[in-house]
Amino acid sequence: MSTKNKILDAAETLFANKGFNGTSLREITGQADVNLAAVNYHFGSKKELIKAVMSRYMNELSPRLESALRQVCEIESPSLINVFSAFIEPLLSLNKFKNNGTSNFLQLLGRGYTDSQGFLRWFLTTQYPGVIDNFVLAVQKAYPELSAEEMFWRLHFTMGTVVFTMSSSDALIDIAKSDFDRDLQISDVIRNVIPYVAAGVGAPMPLRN
Amino acid sequence: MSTKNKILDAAETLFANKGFNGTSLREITGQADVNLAAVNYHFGSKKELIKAVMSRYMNELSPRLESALRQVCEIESPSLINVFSAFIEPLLSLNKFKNNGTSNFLQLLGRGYTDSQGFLRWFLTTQYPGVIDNFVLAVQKAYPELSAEEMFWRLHFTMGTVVFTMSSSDALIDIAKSDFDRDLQISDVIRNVIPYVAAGVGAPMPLRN
DNA sequence: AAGTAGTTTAAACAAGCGTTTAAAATAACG
DNA sequence: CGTTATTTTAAACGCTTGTTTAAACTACTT
Repeated sequence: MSTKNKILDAAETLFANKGFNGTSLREITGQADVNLAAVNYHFGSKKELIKAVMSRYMNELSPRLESALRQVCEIESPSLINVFSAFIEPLLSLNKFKNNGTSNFLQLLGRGYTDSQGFLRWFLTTQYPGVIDNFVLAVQKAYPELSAEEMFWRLHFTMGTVVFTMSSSDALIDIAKSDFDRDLQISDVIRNVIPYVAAGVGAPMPLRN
Repeated sequence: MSTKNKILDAAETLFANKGFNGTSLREITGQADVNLAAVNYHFGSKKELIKAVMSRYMNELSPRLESALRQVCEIESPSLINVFSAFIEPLLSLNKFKNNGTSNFLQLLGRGYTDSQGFLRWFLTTQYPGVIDNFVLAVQKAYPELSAEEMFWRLHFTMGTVVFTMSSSDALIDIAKSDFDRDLQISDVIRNVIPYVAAGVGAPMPLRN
C-alpha cells in the first residue's frame, strides 16, 4: 500500500475518534508507520490532509446519493420516509469501500461541523452542492406545504440529529449492548434514526405570530 | 469582580466559541486580564476549570428544570409539546443570570459531547441525574406506548438535535439573516426546535423484524 | 507595627505541536 | 550502467501548550 493511502487510512480513524484538533501528525504517522515529514510532503499541510480524507469519501458517496435522491423525485408522491431511506444504500456502501467506512465518514462529518470553525462546512457546501440541491428538491416534493424557512430549520435540525448521533455512535452501541443486550451495527442506528427525522421534518407547520 | 469570576466569564465565552481543546489558558487569562498562573492557582488545572464553568450553569439550571418537568407530570395527559416546552423558561432564565447565558450554555453542552472524549458526559450524568430521570418520566407519561429501547434512541436523537443546533446557532442565525432577512434570537431557535423534536419523539413505533 | 495568610506576578519548565531542511535511499528512464 | 526524479529519512526549527516555581505584593489579625 502506498504511503499516501497509509496516511489517509490512519488519519481517517484518528480524526473520527479524536477530532481534527485532537489528533497530531505524529499520532497519524506513528499509526501509519511512515515518517512524520511524509504528511507535508504528500499533502502539503494538515489542513489539506483533512480535505483529502473527506474528499475520498465524498467522491465515493455523492454520485450514489444524488442518483438515489433523483430516483425518489421520480416517484408519484414520495413520502419523507422515501426521501430519508434514499440515504441508506449509499451510506452503507461506504462499508464495502472501507472497513467501518460508514461510521467513520459520519463521525468525520460531525467533527467537521464543530471542530475547525466550520471551514469543513464551507468546503462541503461549495465542493458538493449537488447533493444538497437534490435533497432539498426531494423534500419539497414529499412535503410541498413546507415553507422555505421552515425547511431551512428542519434540514438543519436533521443534520444535527444525524451528525451528533453518528459522532457518538460507538458509545450508543455500547450502551445498547449493556442496557438492552442488543448487538447493534451502524446500519441499525441509521434505520432507527429515519422514522425520527422523517417525523421531525414532517411535523405540521406551526402557527406564526 | 473577583479573579475567579473574571476567569470563569472569559473561559465560558471562549470555550463556547472555540471548544475546550481549541482554547488556551493564555487566551483565557488574556481576555480576563489576569495572570496566567491564576487559573492553576484558583482551579488547579484546565480540566477543573471546564468543570467549574459547567457547574456554574448546571447549579442554576437543574433545580428549575426538575421542577418544570415535575409540573408537566402533574398534568392529566401531557403532550410531548408540553414536555419540551418545559425547557423554555429554565433555559431562557440563563440569559438573566448572564449575558448570552442560554446560548453559551447550550454551545458548551454541545462541545462537551464531542470534545474531550466524553468526560463531560460522564460528569453531567453522574452529577445531575435528577434532570434526566425527570425528563424520562415526563416523556413516559406523554407517550406511554413508547418502549424503553425506542425511548433510549429517541432521547439520544433529541439530544443530538438540540446540542448540534446550539453549537452552530451563531452560524444558523447568520444564515437566517442573509437568506430570509430575519433577525433571530436564541429563543427563536429554541421555539423552532420544539415542534421538530416533539414530532420526532412522537413518531409511531416502527414495526420490528 | 509586626507577622501571617492569601493572592498576584514574571519567569521558566518540559513537552508537544506543525513545518522545514538537507542528506540518504529508492525508482524510473535514456 | 549512469543519471535524473521521486520518495523517505532523521534532525532540527520556532512556536504554543499546561503547569510549576519562588519572589513580590496585599490584606487581615494580634
